[in-house]
Order: sequence, then structure tokens, then C-alpha cells
Amino acid sequence: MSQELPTTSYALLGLLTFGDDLTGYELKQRADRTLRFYWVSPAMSQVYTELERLTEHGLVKARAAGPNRRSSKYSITAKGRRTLTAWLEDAPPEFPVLKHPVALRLLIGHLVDPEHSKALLREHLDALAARRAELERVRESLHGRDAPGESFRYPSLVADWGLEYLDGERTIIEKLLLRLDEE
Amino acid sequence: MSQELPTTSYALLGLLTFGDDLTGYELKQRADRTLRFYWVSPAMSQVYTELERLTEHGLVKARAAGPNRRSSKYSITAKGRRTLTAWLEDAPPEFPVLKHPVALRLLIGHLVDPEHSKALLREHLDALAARRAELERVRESLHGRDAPGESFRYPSLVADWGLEYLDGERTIIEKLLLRLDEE
DNA sequence: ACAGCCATGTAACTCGTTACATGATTAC
DNA sequence: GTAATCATGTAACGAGTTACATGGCTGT
Repeated sequence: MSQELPTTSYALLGLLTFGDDLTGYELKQRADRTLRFYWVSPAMSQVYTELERLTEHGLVKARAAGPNRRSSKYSITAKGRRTLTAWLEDAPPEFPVLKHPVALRLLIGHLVDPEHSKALLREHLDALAARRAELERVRESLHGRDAPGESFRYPSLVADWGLEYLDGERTIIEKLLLRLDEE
Repeated sequence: MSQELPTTSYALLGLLTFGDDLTGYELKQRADRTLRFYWVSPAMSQVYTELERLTEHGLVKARAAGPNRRSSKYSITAKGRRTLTAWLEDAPPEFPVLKHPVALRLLIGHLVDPEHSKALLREHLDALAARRAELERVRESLHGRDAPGESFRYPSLVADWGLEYLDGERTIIEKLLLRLDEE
């Protein structure tokens, strides 16, 4: 009863609980601004597939918006809200999964020149900074609606979490670079 | 030329570069002690599938060990070593992917009682501590072969990275809990 | 008129999983 | 002798991707 859909379905359903109706396209954009940092942002085609499945289960409902049946907006249903809440309350979360191509490469660093591993880590620092800037922009867009009780309270908490994670990673990499210099 | 196999294949191939030959079963065990923390530890059946594929590509070679053709050991070939090194040098790493069920749940925390979100985070602290203990045990098993130039230098660097990551996550969660108390 | 974005959807495919089947070896 | 662990493999499936096809809308 508590996890009969893939987690990505619940994630997308959750993005429809912020008070507005979205098209598939807009839902993908919201995923790019939120889910991407803590989960995955599904491909466009996957978003449509999920919306179809959620509709079949009665968890969302499409409303044709324009006169031309394009741009139909999806909204979460009462059943969808109940189902999502039950999932939150009953399904124990898995431990996070990290797929870290940089750590994986460092693991077998003995195959390449140490300078190469250092360059790898320095490039990762750049990528981290870029990712941080993206998330910082998202975080700023929530300002003003992020006080306790307001609609973006939780998204802003999670964004702060993400920012601190990225800062922590930067610190770790810098220390690793120092250790690699002691060769 | 540089990424014509899934990353998991290269990862398993990399685990065969530490100077010993392994059976599929032993390879899975090594993955559980290393890959699990920075990538994924593939299912047993997947390990055998990958070994088959790597054999087809000439990157590993099986040597029947016992008299009974069971327990055949796999070793990396010269071509496998060249291919893996080329992958390390030429294939630019993707940005890490984090699938974080706890962050995902907190994102839609407005659907549940704040006490529930706090319990979620406290349970996550327990899970983090357990994971840390596992990794700490792995880290300790590398002591003595982890000096610069020694075979487990890089695995130990990555293990330290993992430990610091887990410590950082703990700190972040503790701060989040404090902020949630200000409701 | 044309570029670029908005918008939806299908088909083929890959990765990786779970469930299942099977048997050898080791410890008690 | 029997339970646990070692060890290998197959089959069915699910989640999600890329590539492709299509067409509407907007700004210049």
C-alpha cells in the first residue's frame, strides 16, 4: 500500500502540491529546479508517461486549458493528496544513493599519473561551483515565501541543505588536493 | 572510444587492478566494500553478466581454478588495462547524481505534521551513523597499505572522503533539526 | 518569413533488478 | 546429515533514456 509506484512518481506528484496546476512541460521545469538537486529530473518523455500513469490511478486530473486542447494543466486530486501523504507517513525512506564518477575514478587513481588525478579534482571544484551557483539562484527565488508556515518553507530548507552539501564537498576536495601534493 | 561501456563495467574492471584475481563472487564482495559507497554495488547476477561482457571484449580473462571448473578466477588483461586507463584519461566525468529519499520527503514536508519531519531526520541520523561505522571498518582494513605509492593509497583517500561526507551530512541534519524547532 | 521556444508524444533500447533454479563445499 | 555459505546462472520485468516525429506559438 505504501510504495506501489516508483519514487519518481511520488516526487512528481509532490511537485503538484504547491498550489498551482502545471502542464507536463512546466512540471519538467519545476523538476529541473528542485528534484534535480536531490533526486533526478526525469526526461521530458518520462514526465508525460508518469502523468499518464498518475491519471490512470486517479491521483492527478487534466483540465484542458486553451480552446485547442493543447497545454492542458494537471492538478493533484484529493485521492492523490491522500496517497502521497500516506506514502510520506508509511514508506520508510531508503538510504541515499550516490553515484559519484569522480570518486570512482580516484579509487583507481593508481592507473594514471598523480597529476591527472589532481586535475580531475580541480575540474570537479569548478563543476561544484557552477552547480552551487545554479542552486543559489533557485534559493534566492524562494526568498519572501520561506518563513515557517509559508508555502516554500520546506523547499527552502532543502535548498539550504543542498548548498551546505556542496560547500562541504568543496572543502573535502580541497583537503584531498593538499594530501595529493604530499607525494 | 572512451565510453562505450556502462560506467559500472569500468568500475568492476577497476576492482580487478589491485593485483589479485577474483571469482565473480569475490568481485561482488569487493564491490560491497568499495563501490557501494560511491557508486552502486551491482546485483550478483549483474556481476556475472558484466564479467561475460568484459570477457567478450577481451578486457578480462577467466582461468579455471579448481579441478572442477567452478570458482574460475578472473583477471584483467593487458588490453583491459589499456582500455581502462584510456577511459580514465579521456572520458570526462559526469557530475555526481544523488538520489536522496530523505531530502525528497522533506521537500514536501508541508503535507505532514512537523513532528513527522523531525522524526524522519532523526532516523536519518541513525542510518548515517550505521553507514559510517560500516565505512570506518573498511577504512581500518586498509591501514598499513595506504601510504603514498602503496596499493591502497587511493582507496583509502576515497574512504576518507566518504567518511567526511557522512560527517558533513550529520552536521547539516543537526542544524536542520534546530531550525525545525523554531516553529 | 523564419528562428527559437513551447509542447506532446512514440519506439526502441539499455541498465539493472528481483525471483528463481541449481549445486558444491564447509562447519558442526 | 544437515544447515549455512559459497558459487553460478537464467528469465522476466521495470525504470528510465535517447532518438525521432510532429506541430503550435511568439518575436523580430
